[in-house]
Amino acid sequence: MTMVSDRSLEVLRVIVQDYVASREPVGSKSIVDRHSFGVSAATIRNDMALLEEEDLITAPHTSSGRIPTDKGYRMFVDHLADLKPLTVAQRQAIETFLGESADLDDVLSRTVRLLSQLTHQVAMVQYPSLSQARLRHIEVVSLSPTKLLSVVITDTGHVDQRVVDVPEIIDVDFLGELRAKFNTALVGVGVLEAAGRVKGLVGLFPEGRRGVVNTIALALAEQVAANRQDRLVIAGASNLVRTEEDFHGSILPVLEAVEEQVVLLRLFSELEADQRGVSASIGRENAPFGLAETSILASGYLAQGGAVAHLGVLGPTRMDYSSNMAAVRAVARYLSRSLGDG
Amino acid sequence: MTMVSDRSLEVLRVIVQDYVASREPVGSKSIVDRHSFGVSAATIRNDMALLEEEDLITAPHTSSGRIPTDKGYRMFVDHLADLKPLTVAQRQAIETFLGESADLDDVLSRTVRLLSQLTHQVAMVQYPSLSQARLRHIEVVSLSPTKLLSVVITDTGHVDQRVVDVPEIIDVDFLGELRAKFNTALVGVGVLEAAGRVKGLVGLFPEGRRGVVNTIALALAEQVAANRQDRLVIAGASNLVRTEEDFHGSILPVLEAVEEQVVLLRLFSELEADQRGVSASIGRENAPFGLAETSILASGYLAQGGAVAHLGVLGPTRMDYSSNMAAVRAVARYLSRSLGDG
DNA sequence: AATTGGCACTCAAACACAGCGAGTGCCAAA
DNA sequence: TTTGGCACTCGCTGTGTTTGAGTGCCAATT
Repeated sequence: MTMVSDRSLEVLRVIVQDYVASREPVGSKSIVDRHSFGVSAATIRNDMALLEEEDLITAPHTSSGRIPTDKGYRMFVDHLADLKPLTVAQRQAIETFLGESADLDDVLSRTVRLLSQLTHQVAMVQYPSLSQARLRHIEVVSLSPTKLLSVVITDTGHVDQRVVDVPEIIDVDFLGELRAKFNTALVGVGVLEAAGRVKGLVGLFPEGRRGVVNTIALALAEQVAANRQDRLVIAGASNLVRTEEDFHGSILPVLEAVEEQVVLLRLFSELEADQRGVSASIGRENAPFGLAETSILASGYLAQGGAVAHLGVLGPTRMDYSSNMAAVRAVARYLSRSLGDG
Repeated sequence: MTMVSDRSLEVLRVIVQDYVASREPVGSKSIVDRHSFGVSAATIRNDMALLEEEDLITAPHTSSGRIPTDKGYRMFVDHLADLKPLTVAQRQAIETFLGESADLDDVLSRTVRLLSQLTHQVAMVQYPSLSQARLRHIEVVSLSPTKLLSVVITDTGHVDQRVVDVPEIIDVDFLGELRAKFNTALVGVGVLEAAGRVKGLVGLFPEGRRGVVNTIALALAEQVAANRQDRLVIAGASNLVRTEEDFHGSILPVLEAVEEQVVLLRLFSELEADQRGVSASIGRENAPFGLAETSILASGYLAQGGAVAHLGVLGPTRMDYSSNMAAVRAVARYLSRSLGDG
């Protein structure tokens, strides 16, 4: 087994770069043309033979240029790529998009659109975790004589609403009592803890009302426990169509997975960010998720209450890792700054 | 100009049906084979010549079978198609999906997924209009000393939340006063009216506090005015990929329009339901929206407070109108029943 | 007037085949 | 270790050729 020389790695770098830029297998000739290695094409060919032996590049057909393998992309991302700093225009776009504050839904939906525009890939932003959140306020409002709207607000800025059908008519005074007792008992309590306590509160109410209260408590418990973290906001699915040729088969399964969200959430949960704060999962590394031809770049961000969640992009293995990782990192940082309580 | 005979129209019907089923231009031979018209292929050819003269069908190439024109589809939808009743399995699916009540977001997202599964098309559900809604409750909660969360609840079950940064520290008592005065003045008022009144309320507060109150009032006014109706929930975009061959060019502009939502909202607003409760906009009728190769089937539904909104599906012009219109109508009815206050 | 069998004609799709050229692998010389 | 030279490979492209489903038209039939 031969050691892969420094120049060979440089060759790998330009192969990745050129192939990503042109979508065409890159040959020794075009390398010496476009880059100044100071050596001949034959020498480059020798290096390429080495790289092929190490399974870092491969030839689609016997006599054609080379393209990176998944392993080659991995090497590129881990050792060869430095994150391309964003352009001024891009920084401005970020400032503009995230500048005006608004409610959480709005911020996340702006963010995800921004990220998809910056990267030209499918962008995803995960809702901040509720598990570490504490209850800030509980509101119960009457919609009609037998319909209530219960609203739960957490200190992460999350609002969860739900309509509850109750079997008997509820008067305003009783609603006030309900609200007061629930709030007294639960405000400031962590959501997981609170979900457990809710049912115990039924005993605080007069015997005759327990049926109704129980209905409400059940709904409330469910609502408090409902972990919003298992939701993603997604934008830029049309970018998948734009990069269709990069998918050997069809983009159908990929689009389905994106719409399904479940797979992406699992992927997010398993990613570990590197020292640059961005993690990459490349090509066949995603095979267990049925996404063997796609790469995912992700980063974590901090929301209110110290809640941590993920955000990232998904696209074909043949993508511009340098730029996209930079964009993901920048957007994650801006989002943390705009949402966090620091 | 010759009158189009009854049999000719029958021929048009089977051409639409067979072409939708097989995606292949249908010829006179295959018609007499698959359907019992009791006449020869030559006779069918004569009928087809008539239909072609009326621009109801066309031949993709000089010597091939015929496919319906947009006008042909229109004729089919208006005069030839009877809505295929849903299968038992489909009815069960609807019951199951929409059975359990939950909050509005949840119901709409279930509905749109259901609709896309029933039709194998892109499904869209519009949020109920807020313009006719009245304010039910206003909540202002402190997130941190200088951050407030304001929550607006309407009688349509809508909850709008927003984070407001305030320039000075707000104490609990003042927050209570704020909440009380706003609620007294605005509960029960229509949202449009309320948005206008908010600013007038600043005068109710002591001179020194007006700066802060103004900040909050501004945010609140914006929030109340924010018409949620201009939002759609969408599902089944992957179905576009599945029907890719039906789009002459690429599905890219279609997917982009779907993601953009704006175009779809305009389309929804211009559709007029026929006596069956479902409206159809076919092929080139959508050209002004850049959707000349797609058809949209839509229906209205009733939400709480008499708010009316739309829901529907979008797909290639070559779609199964009978089944899809039936599905759209059924889902709209179920949704009305499950959301309405009847 | 409507229907029918017959027949020549059309044209897209499928197939076969040849020539081109970018790119490789290998080797002997520098 | 590098380099120029050279034979070789193979996907791509362009060019006929063939095939067959389907039409349009017409004269004969009901």
